[in-house]
Amino acid sequence: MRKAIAVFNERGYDATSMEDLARELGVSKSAIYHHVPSKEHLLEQALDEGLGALSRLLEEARRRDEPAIARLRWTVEQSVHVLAAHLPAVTLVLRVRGNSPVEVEALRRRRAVDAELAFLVRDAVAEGSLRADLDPDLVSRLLFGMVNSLTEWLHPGHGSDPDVSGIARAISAVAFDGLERAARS
Amino acid sequence: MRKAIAVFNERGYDATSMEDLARELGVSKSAIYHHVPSKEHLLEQALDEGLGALSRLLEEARRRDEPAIARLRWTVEQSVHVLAAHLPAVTLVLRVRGNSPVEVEALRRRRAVDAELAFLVRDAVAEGSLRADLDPDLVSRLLFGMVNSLTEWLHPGHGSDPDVSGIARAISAVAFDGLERAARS
DNA sequence: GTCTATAAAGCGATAGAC
DNA sequence: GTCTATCGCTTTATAGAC
Repeated sequence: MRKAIAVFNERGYDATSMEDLARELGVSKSAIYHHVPSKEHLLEQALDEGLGALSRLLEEARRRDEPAIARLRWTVEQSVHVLAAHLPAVTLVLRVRGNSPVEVEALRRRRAVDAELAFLVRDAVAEGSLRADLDPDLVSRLLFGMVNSLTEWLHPGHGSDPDVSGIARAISAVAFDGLERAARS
Repeated sequence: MRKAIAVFNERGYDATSMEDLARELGVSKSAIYHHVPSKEHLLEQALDEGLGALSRLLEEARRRDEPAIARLRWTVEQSVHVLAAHLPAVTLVLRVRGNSPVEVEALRRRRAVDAELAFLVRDAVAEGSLRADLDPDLVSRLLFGMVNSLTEWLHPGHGSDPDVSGIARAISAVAFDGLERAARS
């Protein structure tokens, strides 16, 4: 299962054949089908892990009793930790684009996650904590576009383990305080 | 050609068969092969358009005679315009992950682009225009991860044309000035 | 639980008529 | 310049021996 997600991410789900996967695992194709009913089932399980992790994060964010700006900051930073902890699965989630039933359902769940993130931003603007001269939906897309980009370049095991907390702090710093050299809190 | 890139982006290059493309164009499979030597050739041309546009942008950025911070700001905002102008092609560039010769070469060229963007950030930090407490390479990945994210949600023709200049300004505002409500220039 | 062998369908690409 | 028909190969998945 772990190997499957890894190979799907390396070469793409459609470009990976069960024979490729079997070779990678050092067994024959048929051996895989004894444990797994289909290739699509592997994809479904992987997507479920990634989407489940994201959903649980947002559920916890919703339950936090604090100002919207604090909830947003917390969610942004925790998103980085969730992405890092479930990197292969979430990477697959962000790359799904097909139109099989499994993929369509995954896209639906992902859109729901994105909608909740947009609400967090909207609330923070309404509260007066964020600059109001920018469209909240656009800000949400940019903010979590930045977070999601780490599936493109975060490669654990590549030498020493990456400093996930450092990345979370950097994203928070860039997004909320900006890059310009100036007096900040 | 235009239709091919669009369909590749919708369903993925590997998941799109020449028969799919033929159906979309309202002709038979063979008719396509009269104009195009192979499926991979379509991909190559599309990737070339996207990568060419990005390379030209960076070449122009390199020639600009101004402080590094201004060059970086200019490049970030112009990137948005280049992405919007060549959206299908650049989207395909950002999604390439296979290991055919065409795709490997595209990945090489993309890495070169990313390296140049990182240099722009590094120069701005060295110049003292950007906060120095963050790793320049990380900042570069976040900054252009935010820019590139617009291939995920910018869909022209979806009602009215999107306000590309507004998006460019918003990205610049978020990245350089930050989201916090405070006194800004 | 893993193997070899194979079925059934789909793939990229070609042949040759019109 | 487009068509029908088909080649050669790969795909997902199964059958049946061990």
